[in-house]
Amino acid sequence: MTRTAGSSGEKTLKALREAGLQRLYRQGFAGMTLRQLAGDVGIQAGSLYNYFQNKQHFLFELLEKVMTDLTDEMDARLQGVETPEQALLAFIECHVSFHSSRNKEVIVSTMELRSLTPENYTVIVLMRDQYEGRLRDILEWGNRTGCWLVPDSRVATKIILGMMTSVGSWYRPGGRYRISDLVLIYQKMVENQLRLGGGPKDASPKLAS
Amino acid sequence: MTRTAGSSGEKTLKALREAGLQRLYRQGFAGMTLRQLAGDVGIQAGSLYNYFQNKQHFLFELLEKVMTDLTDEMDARLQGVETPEQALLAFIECHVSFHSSRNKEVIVSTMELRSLTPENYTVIVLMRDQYEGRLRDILEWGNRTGCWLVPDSRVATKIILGMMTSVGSWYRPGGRYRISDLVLIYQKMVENQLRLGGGPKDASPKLAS
DNA sequence: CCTACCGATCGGTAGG
DNA sequence: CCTACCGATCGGTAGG
Repeated sequence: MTRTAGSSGEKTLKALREAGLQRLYRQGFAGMTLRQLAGDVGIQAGSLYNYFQNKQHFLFELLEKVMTDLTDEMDARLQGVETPEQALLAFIECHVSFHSSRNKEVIVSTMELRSLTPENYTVIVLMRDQYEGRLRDILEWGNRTGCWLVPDSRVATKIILGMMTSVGSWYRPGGRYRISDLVLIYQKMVENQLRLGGGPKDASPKLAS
Repeated sequence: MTRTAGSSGEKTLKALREAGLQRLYRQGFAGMTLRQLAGDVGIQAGSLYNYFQNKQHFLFELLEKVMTDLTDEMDARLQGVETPEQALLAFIECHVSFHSSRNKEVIVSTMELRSLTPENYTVIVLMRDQYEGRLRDILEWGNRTGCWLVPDSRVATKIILGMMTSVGSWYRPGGRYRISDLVLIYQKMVENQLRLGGGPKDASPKLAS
C-alpha cells in the first residue's frame, strides 16, 4: 500500500491555513512569526517552506482565496436574476452572509492589504474593485429602468457596501440574530434607503441627496 | 536667557506623533520599527525613550487621545439638545465628521486594538463601549418618547455606527463630497431608516424588523 | 539627545 | 519534515 501522495501534507496545509488565519487576525502579518505558525501545526519553522514560497505568498494566497470565493458565490447567486430589485436583494444576501460567516477572513483581507507587495496588492485591489463594480452596475441598472434613482452610484456603492461589511465586526455565532435574520435586516434597510416599493408621492429623500 | 524647558522637545514629540500615525497606518504596530520612527524625526532610536516609556505606551497614548478627543467633541455637541431627534442628528454630525477628518487615527485605533496589552486593551475598550452607549441611549430615549420605534437598540446601534464609521475608509479630502455633504447624506439615511417625520400610516418597515 | 551595546528573535536556506 | 545555521534586525538599556 503506497501512501497517497500528500495525504498527510494536505492535512497539514489545511491546518496551516486555519492557524495562519487566527494568527493574522490576532497579531497581524508583521506580528505573526513563522515559528509560531509552525508550532501551531507541530512542525519546525524550516519545514514551512514545503507548503508555501515564503511568508508574503502565504498571505497573498489567503487574500486571493477570500476574493475568489466571494466573487464565485456572488456570480452564482446573481445567475438568472431578471430585475434590478432581484439583483440588489441577491447581492445583499450574498454579501452579508459571506461577511458574517467568514468575518475573520474578511477582516484580515482588509487590514493586511497594506502588507502585500506592490505586485500582489495590485492583483487583490483589482479583484476588490471588480467586486465593488458589480454593486455599482446593479444600482445603475435600476437607475436606467426607473426602479430607483441614485444620484451618485459611486458614493452610494461605498455607503451600502460599508454598512453591510461592518456586520462582520460585531456578528457572533450564537448571538441574538442568525445570519439569515441579518440578511433580512439589511435588505429592509437598503430597501428603505432606495424607497423600493415606496409611495409614489415623496420622491425627495433619495440616497445621497 | 535659559532655554524654555522642552521647547525643542515639544516639536519633536509632535513630529513623533505624526510620523508614528503614518507608520502605524501603513505598517501596523508590529511592523513599525522604532529605528524607522526615530529616523522620521531625525534622532537616534535610543533617544525615543525620552518621549515615551516604550513602544506599547506610545500606541496606547495615541489610541487614548483619539477616544478622548472623540468623546469630548461628542459631549460638547450634545450639550443642550432637547429632543431625541436633535440628539441623533448631532451624534451623526459629530461622528461622521470626526471619522472623516481623522480617518487614519480612527482606522489605526480599530486595527491596533489587538496590539494593546490586556490592561491597556481594557481601558480603551471601556471608552469605546461608553461612546457606543451614548448612541444607544439616544435610540432608547426616542423609543420612550415615541419619536421612533427601534426593536433592538443594541443591534441598531451597531448597524448605525458601522455604516457611519465606514466613511473613514473611503473619504478623501478634495474628493467629490465635502465632509459637510457627507454629514447631510448620513443624517438623511438614518432619518429614512427610523422614518423620522415619515407618514403615520406605514409603521411596519422598522429598523431591525 | 548620542554612542555603544545587550540578548532575543526574525525570515529564510543548505543539505539532508 | 528535521537539524543547523545564516545575516539582519529587533526593542530596550547603560552611561554619558
